[in-house]
Amino acid sequence: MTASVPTGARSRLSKNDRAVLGVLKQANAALGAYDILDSLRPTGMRAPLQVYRALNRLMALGLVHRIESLNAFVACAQGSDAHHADPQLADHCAAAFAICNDCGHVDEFTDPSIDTGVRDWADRSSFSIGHVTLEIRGVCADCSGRSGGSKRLRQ
Amino acid sequence: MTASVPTGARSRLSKNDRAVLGVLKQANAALGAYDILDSLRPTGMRAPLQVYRALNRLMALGLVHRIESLNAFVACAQGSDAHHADPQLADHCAAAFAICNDCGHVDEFTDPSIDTGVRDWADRSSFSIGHVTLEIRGVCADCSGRSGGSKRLRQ
DNA sequence: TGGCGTAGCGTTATACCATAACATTTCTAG
DNA sequence: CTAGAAATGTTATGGTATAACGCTACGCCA
Repeated sequence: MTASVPTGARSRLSKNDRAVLGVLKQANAALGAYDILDSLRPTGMRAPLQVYRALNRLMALGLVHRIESLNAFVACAQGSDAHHADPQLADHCAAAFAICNDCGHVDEFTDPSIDTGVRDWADRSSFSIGHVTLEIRGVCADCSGRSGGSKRLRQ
Repeated sequence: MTASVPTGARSRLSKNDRAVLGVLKQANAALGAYDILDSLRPTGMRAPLQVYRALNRLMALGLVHRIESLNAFVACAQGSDAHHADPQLADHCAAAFAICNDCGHVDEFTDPSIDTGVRDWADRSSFSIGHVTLEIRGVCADCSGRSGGSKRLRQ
């Protein structure tokens, strides 16, 4: 089945993984698992579980992030560059997200001063950090000027 | 029906609001909407919607926070003191949460340096902040020493 | 005091999000 | 070539949240 990488290890991404990641990259927005499923039905994807399994693997690799406040998923903005070549580094992709309530655009970013603030708080509180979720809902610069976007997310 | 406040305005919290808030305060933990419903069934609460409506009102008042990463709700740690006497202030309760994966305890806190970091990023990016979700998953100080808690949340 | 408007209530039905359990297939290492 | 591990495919089910409807309770004000 056209194995893409004939190395010793199994191709790092499975067929379904590549399909799901492809949809998320093209979407350029946060998609629900069932949106992804619908996108892939024409290509043979049938059940939610196939999508969720792929998403879980992709998240473990840091190639996809879950947006908790939307119950949705986005492709990591850092792409599949060297940062992700080493699966060990996956967790270190501690990104934050700014989500526009008007147009639905999701902007992934990292901010050293926020990171420092969080780590300092954790140190002072003897809290051992596993994963940090930071999601800012609001209106993006593009939409601030206009009357309003088309998507209108739940606030 | 023992209206608590005979002022001109309708009692600020409805019957269901008070019931739901009471359960959350006693629980001292994050509860799902259906957990709350089960707690209140003996007193006549029947349907999820009654709980969700109360939760929405309580969140609008800042008396309850939603924990996105748990799909659950907690009573605001600041209690119902002067801070909440003025509904206008509700939104300003921009709390962060540290959630222990072992014991399930939810610690609500605010941190000026994190707040500053977030506001600075938003200013630089011309992003107009509506609501900030900051949830830190990990292991709390109490559980770090022990072998492990009993609740074991999904990571 | 009586009726109007608003907010809350209660119910049914339904949509959306996520996983359990099992049999089967595919890939890779030895 | 074959055993083991990982991924797949399918059915069923559980958990979370809201739509749409009619009704009720209360405060306001004429």
